Amino acid sequence: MSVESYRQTVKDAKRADILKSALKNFLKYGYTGAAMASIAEDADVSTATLYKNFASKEALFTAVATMAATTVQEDVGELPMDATAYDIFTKLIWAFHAAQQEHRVNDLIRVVIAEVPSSPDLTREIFQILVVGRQKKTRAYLDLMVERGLLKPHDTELGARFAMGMIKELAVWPTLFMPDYTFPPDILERAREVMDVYLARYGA
Amino acid sequence: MSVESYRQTVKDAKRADILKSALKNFLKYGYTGAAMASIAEDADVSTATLYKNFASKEALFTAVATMAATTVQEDVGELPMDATAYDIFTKLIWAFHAAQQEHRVNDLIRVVIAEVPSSPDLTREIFQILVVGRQKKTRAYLDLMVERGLLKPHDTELGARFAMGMIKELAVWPTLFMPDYTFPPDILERAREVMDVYLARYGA
Amino acid sequence: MSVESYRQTVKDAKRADILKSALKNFLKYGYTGAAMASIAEDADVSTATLYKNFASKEALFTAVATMAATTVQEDVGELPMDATAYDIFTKLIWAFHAAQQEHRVNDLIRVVIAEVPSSPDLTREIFQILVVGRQKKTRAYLDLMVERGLLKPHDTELGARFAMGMIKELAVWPTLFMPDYTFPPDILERAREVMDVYLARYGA
Amino acid sequence: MSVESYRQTVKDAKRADILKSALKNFLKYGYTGAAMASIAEDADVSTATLYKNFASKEALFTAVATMAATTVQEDVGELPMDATAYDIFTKLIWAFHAAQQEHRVNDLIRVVIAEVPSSPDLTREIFQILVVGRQKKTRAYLDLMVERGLLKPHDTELGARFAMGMIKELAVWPTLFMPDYTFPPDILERAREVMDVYLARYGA
DNA sequence: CATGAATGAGTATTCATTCAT
DNA sequence: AATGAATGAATACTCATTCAT
Repeated sequence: MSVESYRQTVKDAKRADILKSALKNFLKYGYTGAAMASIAEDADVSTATLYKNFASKEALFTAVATMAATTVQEDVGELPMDATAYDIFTKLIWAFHAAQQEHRVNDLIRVVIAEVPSSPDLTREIFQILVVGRQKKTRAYLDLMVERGLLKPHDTELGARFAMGMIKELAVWPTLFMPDYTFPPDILERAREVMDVYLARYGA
Repeated sequence: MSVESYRQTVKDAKRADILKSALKNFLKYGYTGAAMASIAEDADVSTATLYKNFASKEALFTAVATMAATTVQEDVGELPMDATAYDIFTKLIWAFHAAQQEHRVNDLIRVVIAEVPSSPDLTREIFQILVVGRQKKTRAYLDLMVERGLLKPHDTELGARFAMGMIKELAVWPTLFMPDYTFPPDILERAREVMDVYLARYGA
Repeated sequence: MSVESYRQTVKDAKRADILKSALKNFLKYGYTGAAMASIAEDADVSTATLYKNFASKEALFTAVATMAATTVQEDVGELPMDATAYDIFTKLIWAFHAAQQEHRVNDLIRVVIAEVPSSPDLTREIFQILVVGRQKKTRAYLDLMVERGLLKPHDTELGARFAMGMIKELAVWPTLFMPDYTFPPDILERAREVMDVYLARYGA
Repeated sequence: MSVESYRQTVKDAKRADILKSALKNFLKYGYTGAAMASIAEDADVSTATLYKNFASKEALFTAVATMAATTVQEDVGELPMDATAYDIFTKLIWAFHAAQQEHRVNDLIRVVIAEVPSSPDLTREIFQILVVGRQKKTRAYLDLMVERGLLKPHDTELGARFAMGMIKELAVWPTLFMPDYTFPPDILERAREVMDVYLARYGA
């Protein structure tokens, strides 16, 4: 029993190493660019062992992508509700943005998008986790703000998408094309303008 | 003269065939996945002829993307300026969107994004053509509207990005993950809401 | 242990096969003309295996040249120092010359020279191994002879080049142009004359 | 008649242009490296015309090499005979060397040598023109010097080869491997040492 | 007669995957 | 159970040569 469980532990650890190494490689080089040999080497296993754990490159990628998408939780944390709409909005927006930066969600999105033609089901799933999930979270905050009278009643689902759309345009879209894109110095001002746009229409 | 013009005609036709075949292949298999040999075969030319026309795979891809982007731009055509802001906005938005759908620009964008890790320069260039170019055009319309008193003076560059950002959220982002994504029946209403948001802030 | 050593043995043998096949192909077709596929086939390995052993064609060629040069060096062996200058000189010259003939170094030199316009760095390296290395060895012998009083003190570096130059004129230069060149019957006499020339100037 | 002769003239001029362009390309890129298309372009003719004039790349190279070897005449000029052996020798050596430098004989030699395995007859011929011819010329001078009592009677054929061998070692051999090789500042001193070596043995 | 376009056969190199040990 | 070595099939790209106009 003990020997078995030890073996299991080792095996699990190896699997985790492989997944980690695979994520790193996929992010860095893209799906096609990442070489199985490199992934194996980075995980300190032989290619044979790699293939014992994951039947093919595609299987490995699926495992990596779902794991990563699930792991990447926006640690937006709790937001205080005793402030003005401005304050709340700012925090909301920047929390999302920070999470995105920190966890390299854009890089992952890029790789996943790339695989759309070959694995539509996978990407649909990732889309749910990564995009729709975040929308729901944003909407919940908007609803709360409506409840508190900070925003007037409106279609918060659509509103959440508009807000996210504008933010993505500033903070996600360019990085999707240029991984080393650095934000212009006036990014904060521009983000504030997003709120003004939003509040002009939906502010209480 | 006759010989020359004949040759030119044949050459142009061949070039068009190649571009068409290349677009098809890139969309189907992605940049890396598409083989120059397949592209050549589909266009009924030898690989050598392919290379006479386009110096490299990258050049070919750039040409394909440029062509697509240019076609999109052209299709938008001229917009009448004798209407209300609402009307103009609607046309602007839908013109871009329709062109985008028709020419499968989103699919192409996907392919471009996929290549970011391996060819940053290429994607940067395409980004300029496909994204920045469109932004400029939108901005020009907004400027015109400001001039005509339909919008109040504001930062139209940022405004153009906000408008595009919201539209992208509705019409581009989902198709990026799900190529067979079909618009919900209320998409038009939602697009109209985009205008309301915009006009609430920037309307005259 | 057994497994490892077995693998090592097999690997070494394969490497030797590849080098042999590569030498053969390079000599027969020249650097550019020799195809990696042919080299692999002649060595009974796949091209992939070939590339596992040698990172590139250039690396393979360098290895071949180094091997040939090294073998030549080794073959010269140790020379007795208890004889007259004449004797020593004769041995020195003929040892080099014989080794050169046996290992087809001249043919290899031809191949190297042919690649000068396209890969100057490669040829520069080979020049170091094949020409400069041999010069140094010759010079070391001359120094020893000076030490033993068989030659009077002089610039042995230049001396080595003079001696080699004269020998090359007789034994290398013609074979460079005519691979099937056979030495005239009086070649030995002529080589002896080289020594006389040398000793007339530098003899003790 | 006039029309015909005009045509002939044009044709001859074209042929000359091609040969010139071919020489340039062969020298710069080597035999394999020189592309027929480039040669044609440099000569301002179409590839088809190129092939009308020379049946194949090999035929073109043969024509180029023989022409070049013949053209490259060492314009040693006439040497005064009223000087010391030293003076004469210096002039002789440097005249050859200068011609070599000026006409890029080394570059040609390199290309020709490269083709030895594929066209032994051609290279044998070139060897006669380029190497043996020069030897004979040198020997003639040595004979003259013997006649004038500047050198003691000896085998001047062998002597010429020795002298040339030492000079080649200094001035030809390195440039054969390194086309951008520049002579060390003490090259003249070293060349003078060649004479000392020669005169130590053969001086009157 | 001259041309520009076209090509088939070839090049070095890479990589996901398998297998003998 | 784990490995290092092996590979077949594929890829972008080139070039001497030919042919329709």
